[in-house]
Amino acid sequence: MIENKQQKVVTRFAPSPTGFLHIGGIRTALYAWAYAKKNNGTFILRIEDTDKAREVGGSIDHIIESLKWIGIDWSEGPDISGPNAPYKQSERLASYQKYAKILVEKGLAYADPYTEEEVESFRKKAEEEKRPFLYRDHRPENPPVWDGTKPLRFKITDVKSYEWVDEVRGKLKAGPEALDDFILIKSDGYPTYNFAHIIDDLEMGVTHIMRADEFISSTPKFLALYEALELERPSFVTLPPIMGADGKKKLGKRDGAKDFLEYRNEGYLPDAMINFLAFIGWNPGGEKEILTKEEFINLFDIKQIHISGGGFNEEKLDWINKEHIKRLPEEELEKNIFAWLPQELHIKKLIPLIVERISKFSDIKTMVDSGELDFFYKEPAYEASKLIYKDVSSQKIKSNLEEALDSLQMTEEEDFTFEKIKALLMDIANHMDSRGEVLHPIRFALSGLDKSPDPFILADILGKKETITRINKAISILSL
RNA sequence: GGCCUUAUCGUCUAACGGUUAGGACAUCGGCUUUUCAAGCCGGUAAUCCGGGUUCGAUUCCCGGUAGGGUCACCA
Repeated sequence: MIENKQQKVVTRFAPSPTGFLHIGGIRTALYAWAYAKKNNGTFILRIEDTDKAREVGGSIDHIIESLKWIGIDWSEGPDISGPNAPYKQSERLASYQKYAKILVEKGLAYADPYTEEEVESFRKKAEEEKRPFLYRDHRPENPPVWDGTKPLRFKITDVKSYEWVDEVRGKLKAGPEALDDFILIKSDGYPTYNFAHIIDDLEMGVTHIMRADEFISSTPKFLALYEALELERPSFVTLPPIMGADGKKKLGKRDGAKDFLEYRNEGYLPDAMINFLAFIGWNPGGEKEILTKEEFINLFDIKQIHISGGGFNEEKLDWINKEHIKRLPEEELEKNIFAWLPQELHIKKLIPLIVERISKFSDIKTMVDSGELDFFYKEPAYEASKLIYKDVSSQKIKSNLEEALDSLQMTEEEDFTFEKIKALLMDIANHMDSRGEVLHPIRFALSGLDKSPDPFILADILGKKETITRINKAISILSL
């Protein structure tokens, strides 16, 4: 038989339902997904729920929601089933039993007779002696028959060093200390990760295991298991760790990693998140930094995955997001703006303003920024010092505002338009030492914001009455 | 402590033995403008240290230092 067809790529993302996903998990999912997509392969979502004590209710839905939001899709998973169902490990116990029995029959697995306390005391002792803990140092000579009430351990028969090739890191090795009689099936009947993932990946035909680097040191155990079961091993693709904000420790939930869905709530675009995450741990080499989802998939290559850990800064994320917002087609932009804007702001005049402001000026970094325009229907609270422009005296600012006010007041309601307002105010401003000493206090009096649209458009949208009210308020504040 | 592993501007990175060590974010300066912002242009800024190998090392090797991972009936 001629094997002329390359094996179809199958990748998976296999989170455990212990809470929300943070960017570390999403990044892993993203790479596995992108690799499958790029190779017209299969991407599977599998839930590793073998630790019932740590399980957090609602996690699975939350995980699915997170993945769907960023735009990662799967063709097999717990929510849609598939040819290798079920996709929750807690429902695949029969498979683990089957392979466990094979190992028992081969004499490569045995029941652990110790109590948890006894094992714990072995561990303590090893720790005190500054030695790595190895259960096999205490391996029982005549273990009892495995009846399912005791943990089942894998028996390492050949204690040796291992060498293997990682698609990212190249040649890796580990000493015999990395090899131990680890638990295959816990006393509650559920398998451990170490055992379960190997069986599942086998049965699901996974070709590339993509995961973060914390699994490097347990890889020899996996290799020993592949050998014991006479399995062909899949490709290992080790992803670099993502460091926390301090750039030192690996990012984790304990130290501030936030729920990935928070980014959605903060107004980031899913494609911007893909772009951002793509570059944490991978780089295509060019100078292009803004990528669409399709460009990312196209460019993605295991060879360019980094080996050293990367950090991230949210300032850069803001910039990436801004660039993605700028590139949004106008109708998409409007749709997004509508979704983010409070009901009160669905004013005819305002939407085009924001669209223009985004496309022309782009000071809006997230869609939430565009929603922070509630001053249009709610009078802002401002402080006198913010009304001051540079070192101009508050007396002067006050008189400038009064002059502007007079001029605006004389304008007829129907003439109160952008062009007219601009002409009036610029006329006043041009007679001053600096235009800012007129324009700045007006802009601030109308918006109460350090950054805002220009004063003319603000006045236009607010209307004559509200504009007059707000300028009066500013003047009265300056009088105090 | 054992084992594994990593190391380029403040931050994220490019470089597959020969470059004035490139880019982005941030920062600083200038320009533009209708105040702020945004935009445009420009500047400052890096190969952890010590040995080798080589005509030549950011790049290859060894040691040191510093960081990360792991040593669970967690994944």
